[in-house]
Amino acid sequence: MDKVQSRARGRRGNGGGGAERPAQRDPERTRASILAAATKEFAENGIGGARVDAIAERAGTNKRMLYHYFGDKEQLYLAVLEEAYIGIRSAERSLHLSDLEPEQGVAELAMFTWKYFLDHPEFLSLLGTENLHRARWLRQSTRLKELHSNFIDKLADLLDRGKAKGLFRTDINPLNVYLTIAALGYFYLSNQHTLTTIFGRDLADKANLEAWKRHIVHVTLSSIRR
Amino acid sequence: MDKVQSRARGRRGNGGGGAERPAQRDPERTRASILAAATKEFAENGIGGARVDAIAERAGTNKRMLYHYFGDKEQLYLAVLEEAYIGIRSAERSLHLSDLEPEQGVAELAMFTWKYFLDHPEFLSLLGTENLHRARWLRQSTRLKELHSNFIDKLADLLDRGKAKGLFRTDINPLNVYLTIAALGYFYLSNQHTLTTIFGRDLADKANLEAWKRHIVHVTLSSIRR
DNA sequence: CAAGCCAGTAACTAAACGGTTACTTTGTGG
DNA sequence: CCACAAAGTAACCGTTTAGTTACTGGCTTG
Repeated sequence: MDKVQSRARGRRGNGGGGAERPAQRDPERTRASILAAATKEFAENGIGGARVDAIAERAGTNKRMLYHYFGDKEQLYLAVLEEAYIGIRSAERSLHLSDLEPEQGVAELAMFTWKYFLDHPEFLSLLGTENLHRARWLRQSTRLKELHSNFIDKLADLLDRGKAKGLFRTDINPLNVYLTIAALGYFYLSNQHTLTTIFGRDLADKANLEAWKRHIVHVTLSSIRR
Repeated sequence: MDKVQSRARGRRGNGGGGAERPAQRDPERTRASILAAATKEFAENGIGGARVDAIAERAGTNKRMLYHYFGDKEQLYLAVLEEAYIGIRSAERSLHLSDLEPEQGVAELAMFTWKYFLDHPEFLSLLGTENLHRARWLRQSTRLKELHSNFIDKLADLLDRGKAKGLFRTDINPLNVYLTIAALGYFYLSNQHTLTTIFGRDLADKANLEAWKRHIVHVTLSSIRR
């Protein structure tokens, strides 16, 4: 029962550089760790298979806190989904397509998307889960409706520059180009387990992953070149 | 042990032409309707979200029968998965790639795959569910291991003919070509709900579906042509 | 420094769930 | 026509599940 007495610490005031104090009560940390745990649990098991108790345990906290911060299981799932989309959209912002030559820009976008999918398998799983349920929660989300991003517009500019230079076909549109890139990356990764089983070739092998990245760039570029 | 040999098939012997007997007891019919109901339920809700009671009700039978014919929920899911794979593999057999010119053959394969995916959304859902669980049940299945099909071999022949005629690049391989075709179809359809929500364009619209079919053929062919 | 609110815990509950038991009905072969 | 096996039903069972209640301990502020 002898809880350490000098917990003092103003939590966020530890800028000096000392060792981080565990901080027995830290709402932000608790909330964040619930969200992280829920992301894993929902990604691994889908919404129907995810267990509220499992999330609480993974977060190192209590089930009560989960309801305290997020209301119920569905709202928690929505928070997870929103955070996942915010993640990729903000990462996309680090791409500066307008600074690049048209072909190089398309190649960069393809490689960026591939790497993002590769590094964030939980994002792919959540997309799959959400689509299984016909975007039921995504449609509810007001936060995400605003997030559409001018991303497609930027891609359109890039493609227009390529068209003006006579490099690209004039009948291509940015949505199709993006869907092509996303499709090739998404399918390979999200379906790797059944494909590996059926075709007897380990798609997760490093050399195969690298080869598929080059394949995506090749396919995308050759489909838009004149 | 002493299985009676001449069970003397009742049941299907009503060929004479009389009105079809409702057949109060019909094991095959019951089994089939459970399988069909389970396919829907698993496709709509995933394995964790599917409810055994819901399957029994959809099948117009009793939960007991489900356990009678399939053992338990997981074995029923496996039976559903196996049937789904058998469906696409046997449909593939109706494609006679060896009779076609190389370019036409690739185009036919692409359009066939697209149409199959479009007509069998439950197959796509089951694939998604199975991959979420890292092909846990598919790997268990001994029946499906044999089903690999000489499909890839047939595609390889087609591509080789194209290479010999100087139509196709010599560095392409059949698995990549098939994955490209499948990826473009799968992603568009399985992710249509989130994509439609995010990009504000109805991907399920008939004109868009037709355009995407042409897009798949175009992308595939332009990526393999010399 | 005490009042009051907020973070956190554990034990509980009602309903839902997968699976089973005990039983009835129907068809078939001896 | 009787015996037996398979098809089918309904009520039930133990466990798991999402969600709650009642409580403790700690932080901030007037």
